[in-house]
Amino acid sequence: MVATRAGVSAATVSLVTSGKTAGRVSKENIAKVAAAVDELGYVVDGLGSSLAKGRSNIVILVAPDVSNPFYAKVIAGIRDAVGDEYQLLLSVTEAGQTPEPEDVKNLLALRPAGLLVEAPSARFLAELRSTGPMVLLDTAGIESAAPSVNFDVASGSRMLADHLGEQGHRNVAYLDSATGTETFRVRREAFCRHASGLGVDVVATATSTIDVGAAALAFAQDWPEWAAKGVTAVVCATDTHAYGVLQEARVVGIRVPAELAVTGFDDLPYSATSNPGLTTVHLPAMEMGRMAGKQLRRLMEGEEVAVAQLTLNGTLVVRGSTDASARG
Amino acid sequence: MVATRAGVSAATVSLVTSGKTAGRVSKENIAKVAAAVDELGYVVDGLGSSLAKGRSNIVILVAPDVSNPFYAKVIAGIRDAVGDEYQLLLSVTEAGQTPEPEDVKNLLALRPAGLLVEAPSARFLAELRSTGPMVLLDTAGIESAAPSVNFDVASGSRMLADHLGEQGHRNVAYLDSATGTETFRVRREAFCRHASGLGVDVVATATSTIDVGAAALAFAQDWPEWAAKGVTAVVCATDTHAYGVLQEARVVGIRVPAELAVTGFDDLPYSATSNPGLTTVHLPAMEMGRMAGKQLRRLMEGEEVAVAQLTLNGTLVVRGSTDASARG
DNA sequence: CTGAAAGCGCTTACAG
DNA sequence: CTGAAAGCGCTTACAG
Repeated sequence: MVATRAGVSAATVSLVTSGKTAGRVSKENIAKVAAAVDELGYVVDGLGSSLAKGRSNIVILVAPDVSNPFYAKVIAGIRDAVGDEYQLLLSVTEAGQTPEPEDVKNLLALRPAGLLVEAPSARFLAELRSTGPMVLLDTAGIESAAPSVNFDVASGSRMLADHLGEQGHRNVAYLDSATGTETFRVRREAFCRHASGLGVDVVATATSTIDVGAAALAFAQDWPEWAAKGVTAVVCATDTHAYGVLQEARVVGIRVPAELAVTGFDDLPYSATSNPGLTTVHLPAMEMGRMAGKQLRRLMEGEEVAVAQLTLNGTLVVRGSTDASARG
Repeated sequence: MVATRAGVSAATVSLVTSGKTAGRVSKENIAKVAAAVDELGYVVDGLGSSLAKGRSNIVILVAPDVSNPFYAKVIAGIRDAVGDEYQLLLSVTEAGQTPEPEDVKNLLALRPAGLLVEAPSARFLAELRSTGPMVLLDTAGIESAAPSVNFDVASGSRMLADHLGEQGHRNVAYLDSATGTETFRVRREAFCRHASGLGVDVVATATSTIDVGAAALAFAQDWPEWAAKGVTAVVCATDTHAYGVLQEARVVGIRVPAELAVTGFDDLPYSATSNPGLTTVHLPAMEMGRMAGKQLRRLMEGEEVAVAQLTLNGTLVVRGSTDASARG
């Protein structure tokens, strides 16, 4: 330990660097150590420190697909809540994949102070022998004993169905996400069930990956059939899908919302400024990150969480893409 | 060490788990250890292991803004090249911020096997006392002794200028990025210099953050003035800016490319499917990640890199947004 | 208030 | 081929 030379003692340095000097180290020594640390540009070695303490100060977020503006907000919320005594690091799985147990096994060897897992698969939860503080995000439709923070996407879907029903739609199409994530299954099923109770029928379904181009293509292929079935609205699993529909509609000359209403889900930034603006379910991403971070923090500090399963509600944001007054 | 009990020895286990059994451990013992490891679900503790070896097996990528489809590709390339004996982890700075020395200081305490830094600031490079393998990505305009992989964005800008000149444009506007990243300065300056040599003048400039809505707004505000100056093309610092222009043009009823040509930079996935398709400079993101990963790998294995400064060329992709045949 | 000592979980020469 | 031993850089009771 380099700083030892410059100062006086050995263990004392540790006390100083970890800020545990309260009534244990003289002012003189604190000053000496501080000076030495400065001169030598010393930084506590995380490895040795962590090994001695039994765990590191890193918090790992395992996320499926960071290249989504949605996650950027979640991450911002997490960082906010976790604080800087922990080091937040991301482990990104292959694009579109949900995290698998193998991915986490190696991560666990790092002895993280805490683990945050976004959109885990059912298999993941079954196999993972959790070792330490962990909170799950976005586990829609999967039950688990681990603390989690979720969106109530089902209620969002119902609000969408209500809105469409009020606007007079009777036959709608559903453009689903091709990734098998649970949240999308829940979104669709909740919508279909609630809608049918209102006399709004989902008469056709298509799927595409979460990509504007792919969604546009899927819509282009199915639109003739949908039109023949009297479809007047397309409900999309995500805003991204909706952008594809909006784009293709413009190309083909379908007027939105006059001929066709379009809805999204997520409320990405672009949805407020697109033309027309997109009616969608706003999901409080940053808030989700913040809550997950808070829960984890509590766990890392050895406390219990008051409520293990947290649910955040979405809100319906009505914009131009479903404006009934524009309809013939 | 738990596995000891189940097997026979202590150090032997280490030999087995690290695969250094070549002529050093009997087959019987290898089998015994393997069995014990299986039964106990043992995983080598990364902390102890790293401390003993002097460094960890984690590779940290410090990136400014992961919520950009562009980075997803870079990351995929890196993962590809770095291989799975290393653990790739991301450290994300606040949105739009370039990495600062403080961010990395804490990261360094983790004793990473290697460090990848995307779009570092000049201050960053000046202050960082590099401790170990490191390669820089996207350092456009900044000189540094550290190995780096860059795009030759200047040549991309020149190709754009050539293209616009050939199409007969004489007065163009430039929509720049508000973030002060070097690459944007280089893009703009290279464009302006080369264009003026061709008789193409940049008669107006605006800036906005890298956001479709913000870009649309900036364009909306300045368009009347630009139109008055006879602007027939808008050159955007990124594809995202161009999307904003495309969107606003549609709202206001400006025909692209008939009345106004629009160009981007980066070639994000959406640019191929937008309407009209966006003329832009394709930057090989995945390739950049792959090269950076390879360079770092060499460094981590104690070898020298053959060439320290690597540069990748962009290519001009001409699409509908600059189709001169549509002009009056 | 302070230092000597043990120990965190591994790996790596080093004898046998 | 195999085990005992030292050591990686820290932290934390424990005597003084």
